[in-house]
Amino acid sequence: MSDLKRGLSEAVAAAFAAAGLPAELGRVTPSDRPDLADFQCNGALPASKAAKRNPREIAEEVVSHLAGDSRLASVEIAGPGFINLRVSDAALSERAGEIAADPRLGAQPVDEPRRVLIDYGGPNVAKPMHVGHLRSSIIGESLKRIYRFRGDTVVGDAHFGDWGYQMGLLIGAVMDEDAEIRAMMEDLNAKSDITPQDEAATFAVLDGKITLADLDRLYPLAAARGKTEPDYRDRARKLTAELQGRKPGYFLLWRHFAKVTKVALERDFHALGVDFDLWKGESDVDELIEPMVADLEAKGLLVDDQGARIVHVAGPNETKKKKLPDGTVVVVPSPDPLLVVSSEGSAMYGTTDLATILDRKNTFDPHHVLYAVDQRQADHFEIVFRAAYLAGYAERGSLEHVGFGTMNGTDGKPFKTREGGVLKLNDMIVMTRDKARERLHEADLGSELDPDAFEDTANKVAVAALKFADLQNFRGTSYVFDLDRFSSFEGKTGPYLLYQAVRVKSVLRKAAEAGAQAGPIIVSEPAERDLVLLLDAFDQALIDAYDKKAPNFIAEHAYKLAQAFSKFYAACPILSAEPAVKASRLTLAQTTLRQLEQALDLLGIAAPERM
RNA sequence: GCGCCCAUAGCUCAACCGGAUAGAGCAUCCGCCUUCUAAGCGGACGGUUGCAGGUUCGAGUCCUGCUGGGCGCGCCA
Repeated sequence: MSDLKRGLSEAVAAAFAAAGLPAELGRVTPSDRPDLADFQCNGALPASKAAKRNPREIAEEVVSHLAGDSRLASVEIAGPGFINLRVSDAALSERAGEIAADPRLGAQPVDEPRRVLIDYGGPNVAKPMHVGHLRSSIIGESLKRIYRFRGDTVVGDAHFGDWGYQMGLLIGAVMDEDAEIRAMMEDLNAKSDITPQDEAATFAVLDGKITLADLDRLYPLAAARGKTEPDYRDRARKLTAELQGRKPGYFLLWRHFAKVTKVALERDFHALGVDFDLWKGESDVDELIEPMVADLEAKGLLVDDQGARIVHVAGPNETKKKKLPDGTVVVVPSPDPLLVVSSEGSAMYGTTDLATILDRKNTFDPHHVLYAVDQRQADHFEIVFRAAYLAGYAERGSLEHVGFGTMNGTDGKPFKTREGGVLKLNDMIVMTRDKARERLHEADLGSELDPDAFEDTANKVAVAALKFADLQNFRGTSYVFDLDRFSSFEGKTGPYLLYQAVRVKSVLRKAAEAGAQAGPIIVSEPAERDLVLLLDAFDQALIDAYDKKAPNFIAEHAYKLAQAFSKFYAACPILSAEPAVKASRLTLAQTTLRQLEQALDLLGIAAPERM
């Protein structure tokens, strides 16, 4: 069972072949001119170039081989040689019936399922998530759902940033501020063995003293001092090294940092409907780094450079010009090498990324790894991926950076609060939820709901507003995030989609109350035709989203489907129609709702029952 | 300095290996609630796709140059 586009493509491809032309020219696409056709094939134009024949002549010959296809109500040649196909109502009715009966709503699974790992979210210890984490989270979550729906085995990994220099900074800052903790650390660090009692006692003290808010307050100050004060920086580096050497006190303190952070992170992720299969942190690959460095060395990839150890990733002819501080210009390899071991002997950002690739190969052995990370890190990933391929830690081409643009404020610059600070993700969620409640009240929706149900609806409206505003844009482009605009809840928005879904549910409830039975879909009205054509287009939207790692194709499909339903709803009464028509329209409404909710689910959006 | 990305309607964004008349939403204007939720539906208005060349039967899409904007460029992550 395939969609009309695919089915017709096969027929037209056969017609091209029968005319002695390449079958791949028979590709059929939805028509650009709905007034003229449902589908079109442009293959006669490129064919005319190769065959040096008049395109209309070719089109006529191809069309002659299509005669007798019962799916086609009309086949016409237009313009320079477009083949316009109009599908019969009977064929649309049949296809609608297939979709209605299909648990997958007309979408085909991939031919060969693969193991895919998606790295997204990227939260850090001690730092509450801010708006910058929003895109990674919701794009990654959507991709995970899209890939899984198409049949791949998918693992989503939050890739917790928990193991770098910032940990040393924090350990130092916390001890500076609290003498009791400092004393406790000194005491614990001196011990050779930490008992469960030590652990419990330590955490009991830390739980009462250090919250995420404390860490969030201390970290920026410590980071700033680390930049300007060499002594402060050196101590933080030493503390980092001691933590990584598992010094008992610091290790417990670090576990506390991770714990309080994770609680807050999970609250934010949960509010957004984002969840992970894995919460692997950078710390989890720490023990892999030493053997990995040895392996890189053994493979002859590691070279000394200015006291550090690097891997060259550029090919022989890949160079760029570089201006040195003294003004001279030299030719250097491009891309830059990967810095594996710093001159002070510690692992760097790229080192843990490389070790993570190795870890994933050893555990999950993915065919494909997607990194849903800001586009600005493109160069970094290019370098890490090349190093991984060189070292044999991943199949060439299996690692892919799915980059996205920044979310900007209305001034076109990266989103900031009115005070100029970075907006915390949780604050944004709360703001959006407040706005959703306000709008529901204004529109007098949900007034009959009990408080819990109302709150649930408000939350769903908020999540839909936030996610759809993001996912309707192609991920690569930066977009302007304007709370007032997306919270106006009119037009092409998440709440519009929920509203349409709720309207269908409402009709279906009324139909059930009246005892109306659903029956076979019989397409006749234009609005019904358009709706079925859209239901049929679901698979293509899914394929596009999958191939391009771009959820906006699903968002676009969901919007068009909701719009087509709304037109159908306005033009075709359901409950008051005569029995056979009512039965048909009920099935059509049910099927639309199922596909709409499926599409929304792929975006990570859930619709309430009522609003 | 080198490199990457972007430029489409007043605003925010789309656009299927290069194809017909470049599409939505917002804003503005005009219609439609005694009938299934009007957060809706119908219609109007709105474009030299930054500029200049090139390739092509055909370019928003590919190539070159330019202008304007964003970002990145080993010892943070």
